[in-house]
Amino acid sequence: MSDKKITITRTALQLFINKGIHAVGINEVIKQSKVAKKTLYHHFPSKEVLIISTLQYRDQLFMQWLEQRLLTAGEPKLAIIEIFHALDDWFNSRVTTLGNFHGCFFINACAEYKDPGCAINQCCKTHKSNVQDLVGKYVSQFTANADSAALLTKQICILKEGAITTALVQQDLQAALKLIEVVKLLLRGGEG
Amino acid sequence: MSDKKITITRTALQLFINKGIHAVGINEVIKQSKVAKKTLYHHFPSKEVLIISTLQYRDQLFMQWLEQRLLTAGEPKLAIIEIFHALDDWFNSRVTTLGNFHGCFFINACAEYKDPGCAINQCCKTHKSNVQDLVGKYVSQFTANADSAALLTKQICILKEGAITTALVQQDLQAALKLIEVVKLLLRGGEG
DNA sequence: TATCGGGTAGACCAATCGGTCTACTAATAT
DNA sequence: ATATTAGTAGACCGATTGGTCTACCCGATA
Repeated sequence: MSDKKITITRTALQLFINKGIHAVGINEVIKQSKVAKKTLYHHFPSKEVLIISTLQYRDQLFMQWLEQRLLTAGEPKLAIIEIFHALDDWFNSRVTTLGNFHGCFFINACAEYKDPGCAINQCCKTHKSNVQDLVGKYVSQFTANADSAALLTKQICILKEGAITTALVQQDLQAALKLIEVVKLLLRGGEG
Repeated sequence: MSDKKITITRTALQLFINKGIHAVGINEVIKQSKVAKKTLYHHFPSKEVLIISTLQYRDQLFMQWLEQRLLTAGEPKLAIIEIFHALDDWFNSRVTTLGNFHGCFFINACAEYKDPGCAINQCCKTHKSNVQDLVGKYVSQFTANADSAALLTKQICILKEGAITTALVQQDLQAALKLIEVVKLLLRGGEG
């Protein structure tokens, strides 16, 4: 990817995250990017493609961050708990690579682009699927039965979504921490 | 409220829910409402006020529905479980008064209007607060300690948000059902 | 009978939307 | 030397945005 293309993607991502996608026009993107309109349309055929580019870029950023965080935990069960400590850092804007917390970009994008068939919506589903797969990798390490592992993975992911949404809407920045005991309960249940 | 005002509010609500708020223009609202533009601006001084009207109307609809559902459960703990059966009905579009499921209108509105100080955002917070208070009423019936009750209430609400978000983004319409065992675990934990 | 509020249809407003295009510059590759 | 590519600034396009306004209609009330 060219330098300009990355710059535009990063700037657009920041604007979309801060204000929402529909609320940000192409003119604002080029102004903030300090780039000519033709340059933007040279790299991206349409706003939709630019949006998809920002979604993919954010997906990379987020996944790399989360993968690293989970690696630091020694045991797989601790990694699951670490997810919620990581979320807590994110909510409280302590993760520089993710920027200030404005909710999950993918959830917010889904709220604006609801057609399940459209490319933007599918990008969001892909991201959530990526996260779920990562969580599943750890869960399957201590859950023999495949069905139980799938269910537990899903449950943990739903808790995660709840924390994110609550942190955004209610501005409850402690939402992730409040779930840690619930997660521990779930993990204990998984043993016996 | 005048007939026309209710009609406009209802039509706008439906459009906003289906397509998102920014994606729907005033012209589309008046066209669908079969109402003159002047009539709309006679009842609502601006689009923002119309949006707030739809939020308040939806809050009423939702709260009345949920309150009724929880009344049918005999015991308070069963009422908590009933929440997730109710959510399941909602997700699968079996609740006529709520219409087809397109996620939570308030979460989606927050995704579009992020400024915590703006009236729209505050309406969303108010709604979530209303729901939380309702849940809290039931939780406090079987949880003596006020702090424990508050925490448990919050945890249950976070689970609920997770189910809604997962149902929307991942299109997992069974999200609420997958949490029922988790809720039971939580309720059991509350006893001992 | 006169007035007035709620209603109609739709012209009109400035501003903005996503997107195209011209004209020009600078660097690179054949 | 020439052609191509990536870049600049910004005029321009038709469509749409939220919102105002004129002109008219209808029913109720004083």
